[in-house]
Amino acid sequence: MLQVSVLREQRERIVNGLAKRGLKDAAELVDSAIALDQSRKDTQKQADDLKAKSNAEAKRIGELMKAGKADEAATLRAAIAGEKEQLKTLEQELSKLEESLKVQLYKIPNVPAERVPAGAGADDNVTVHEHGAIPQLGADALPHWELIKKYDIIDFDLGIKITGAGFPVYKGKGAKLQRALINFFLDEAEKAGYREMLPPIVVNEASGYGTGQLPDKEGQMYFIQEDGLYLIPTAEVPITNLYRDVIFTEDQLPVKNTGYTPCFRREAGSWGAHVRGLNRLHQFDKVEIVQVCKPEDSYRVLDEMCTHVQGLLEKLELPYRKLLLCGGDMGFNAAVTYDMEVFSAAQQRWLEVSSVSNFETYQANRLKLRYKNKEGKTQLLHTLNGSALALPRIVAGILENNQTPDGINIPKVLVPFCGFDKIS
RNA sequence: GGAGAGGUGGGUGAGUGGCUGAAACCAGCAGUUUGCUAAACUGUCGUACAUGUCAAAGUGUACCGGGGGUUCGAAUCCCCCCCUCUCCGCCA
Repeated sequence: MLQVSVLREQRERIVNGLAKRGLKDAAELVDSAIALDQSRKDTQKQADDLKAKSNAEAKRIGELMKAGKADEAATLRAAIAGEKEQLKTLEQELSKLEESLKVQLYKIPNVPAERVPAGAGADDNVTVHEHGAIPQLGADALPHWELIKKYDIIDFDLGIKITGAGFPVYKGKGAKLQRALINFFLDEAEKAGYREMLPPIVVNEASGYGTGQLPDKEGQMYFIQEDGLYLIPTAEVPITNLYRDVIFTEDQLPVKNTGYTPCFRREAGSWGAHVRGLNRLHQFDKVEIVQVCKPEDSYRVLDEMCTHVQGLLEKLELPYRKLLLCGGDMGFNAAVTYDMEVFSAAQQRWLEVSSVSNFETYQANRLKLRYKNKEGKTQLLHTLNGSALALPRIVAGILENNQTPDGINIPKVLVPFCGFDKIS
């Protein structure tokens, strides 16, 4: 969430920025938070003053008692009898205001960065880079959901049997391809200086709030009622929350982590013809990269992360394009997002395989993730993350784009990881 | 799951109702000393909100796992929850 102090000091910039998301009531949202904060401050001042007064009186009573002036103490005690009630009222009012302010702040999405174009949805995203030639397939080319049956490498029906729709079973070379991709991605990330982490894939409520999945998106996460835990929708959640309530020193930065986890998404109500096969799943595998850095470095880091992701796609010889998302298509928490999309030749569609975002201080504020700068001041850090990469659509791209009459060619870089160069 | 013990500042650890935002020690930081290192000595050393300021200093409030309660006053007493450790049970 945004800091109220920033709302107060940069109201114009924020309201104008939020307009790029197509938020119609941006000004009202911001002003109402500012107003609540002002009431909060006023009430806190009253409460603090009253507490200061009663602290002094309590101290005085103690001194009188010690001096043996019990009757004077009793007189004073009687004189301040009403204060407690008054204080209680003030404190209740204060916590109500704090709660309302928090709820209000939760409603305000991150402010799009300077470079983000205004826009309502996917049509307004800007293609900033394209790489690789679109493969020309014959008329008999199959979409991946046919190919996986033909070669018996991924089985949706078995998944339905043991779990449900959207939970495929990877078989034989299909399973091995998953493992190869995970290892390839992790090795590449490590070469780029990321430290590998293997976090839990269920998290508590506090972590959900830390990275901004909660409140609001609880419907997207699987929830384990009995223990109050959520299955992670992305490794971003556990890996970023590692640094909740942490104050770094400057020499510990930047933090560069990577991690492989399965990801779980309920995707309630988002099914249809365009999400057949591997295009959308309830459980999928992903390698994530996460960085925590100083504010002045975050845009250089964002470029670095994009370059890393693009390098992976180039090594896999997949044609892709890089999109700068417009305000209306960005996630709630992001200040900038670049999406990488692979062209899936049999579907004749671009598939999103990575999303690289700079959250600036939006997550750090909730996480209380800060560092002590050279002047000894504690200030919020910037967090960034990106998929590097999400597997299913990569698999879809590889299968579709590399199909030949006598099998599917495995990209050269993966062969050492797979142990085979063709699925036939 | 059952029984017991315990959760205090970066760490160790004192503190059972007022003089404790918190002793002492260690680590850290700054300085003195020093050919360098080490040692010694001196000082400093939590976070948040508010107030104040060009900035700061200063001042007020809150925080001793979390939440509630008792009291004029709570780290200290009471209740609930969470977590850690030990033993037993179960188990990859």
